[in-house]
Amino acid sequence: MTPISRNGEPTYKRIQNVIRKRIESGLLKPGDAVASERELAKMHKVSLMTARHALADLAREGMVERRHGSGTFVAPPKIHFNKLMSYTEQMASRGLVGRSKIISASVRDNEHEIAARLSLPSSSHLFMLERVRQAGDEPFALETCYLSADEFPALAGGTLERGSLFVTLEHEYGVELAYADEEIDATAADLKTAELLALPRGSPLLRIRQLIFTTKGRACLYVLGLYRSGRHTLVIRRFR
Amino acid sequence: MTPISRNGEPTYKRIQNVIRKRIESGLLKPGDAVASERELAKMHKVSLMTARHALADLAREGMVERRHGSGTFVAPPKIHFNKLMSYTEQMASRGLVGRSKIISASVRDNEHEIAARLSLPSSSHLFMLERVRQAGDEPFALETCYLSADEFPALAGGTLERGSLFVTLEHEYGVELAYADEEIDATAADLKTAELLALPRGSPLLRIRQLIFTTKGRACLYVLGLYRSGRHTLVIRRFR
DNA sequence: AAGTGGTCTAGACCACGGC
DNA sequence: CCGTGGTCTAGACCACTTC
Repeated sequence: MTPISRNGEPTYKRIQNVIRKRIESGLLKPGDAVASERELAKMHKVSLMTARHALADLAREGMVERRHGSGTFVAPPKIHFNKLMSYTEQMASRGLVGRSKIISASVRDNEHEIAARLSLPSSSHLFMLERVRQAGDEPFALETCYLSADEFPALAGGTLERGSLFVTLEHEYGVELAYADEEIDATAADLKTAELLALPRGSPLLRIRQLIFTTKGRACLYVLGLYRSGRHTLVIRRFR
Repeated sequence: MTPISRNGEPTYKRIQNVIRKRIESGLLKPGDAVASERELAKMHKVSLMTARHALADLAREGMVERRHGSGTFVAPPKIHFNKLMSYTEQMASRGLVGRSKIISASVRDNEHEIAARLSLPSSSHLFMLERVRQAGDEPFALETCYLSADEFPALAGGTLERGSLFVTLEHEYGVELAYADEEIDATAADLKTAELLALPRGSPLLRIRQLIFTTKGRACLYVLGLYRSGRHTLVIRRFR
């Protein structure tokens, strides 16, 4: 038998996909037993090692759970911790619709420090977008993002009125976002921020500076977020 | 050949340990080539699959990097993101010595909300420890931690004067810490905190509430941290 | 005792990288 | 071209869980 089928997909991945579909379609629910190595080997007419490879790999990515002497079972759905999500996605994951108001959109060539963070020449044209995020009618955050105006020209045209920036980048520009490094601290609201968020000046704010990287390791987006205390808490999980 | 050596260690792990030691001792540096599957198989008189298992597993944990057609190489040292570390460990990782001052140590039985977070009966005896963390002579954080006084009796005796709480838990009590869920927001300094941190009242503080779990999934420690803005920024990495 | 996952053998062919 | 990792075979024995 040829180890790799016509389309170039390894056999063990083909087996994984069959199992994955059964789980994603709801045919197999968390806790249900998955076919054993030996069953899979017979079903797909492959050797034990190949069936094993498929299951071990699925276990590694958390889709199934293996119990020695007992079997392989569908794992409970994972809560996604520390996931990089856009505001729109965060709201959607809580069953809400994100609302935001654009405060300003402009191109600037004097943001030397931010250009440096994005590994761009000091006086690059940067597209800057300021938005107030709202929960209901209450503003709870001011987010300012910066990205290369040369690399993403159409953005300046104003396609962002209601679209997600992440979606635009990933779909219109084919940028694959991979991870973000974030610096988090507390600060006091200055006059402008206080007004935009309808707070007294000096109110404590959670400040998050986000540098977002593509899969190729290129920094492509810088976001400064100021979050109203009380209305927003960041939740993360750390491992030992 | 018996697949498992006398002490019960699988062969592939034994091979991994040999490689790991070579890397950790500095004998192999990042970028250096590691013995190939075929070389390892001959050296250790095992089959190719076993040698392969050893390398694939090491690659998975980030110790080495495999390049198809080229070889296996020592991976550059990883920066540890989102790692659960004690104050002492955090300082040590930056080459500093952590200093802290114990403000109070007592047993309380009225912390119903915190007892609930620790999955303990509402009026459990909780050992509470307040410490001011210092960088040089400047205080920058107030940390208050709570844990079951019944489960960790000797702590109340005051062994913490200069020891790390993590070390005590892990060594004296055999508790294996696994992960922490953290809620992060901003708040304003109240009178007591302001005094302890030598700040004006109302100064913005980064607030981190940490619930730390053991490997068995039991919440065993609750920590409330208040961090002076400017002196401390939290750094995390999120993945998409 | 039967069935499961965990480890292991002694080979094979393929795809890729560098010389 | 040769050596590398990636996939795969057709078995084997062991350790563990369940009955």
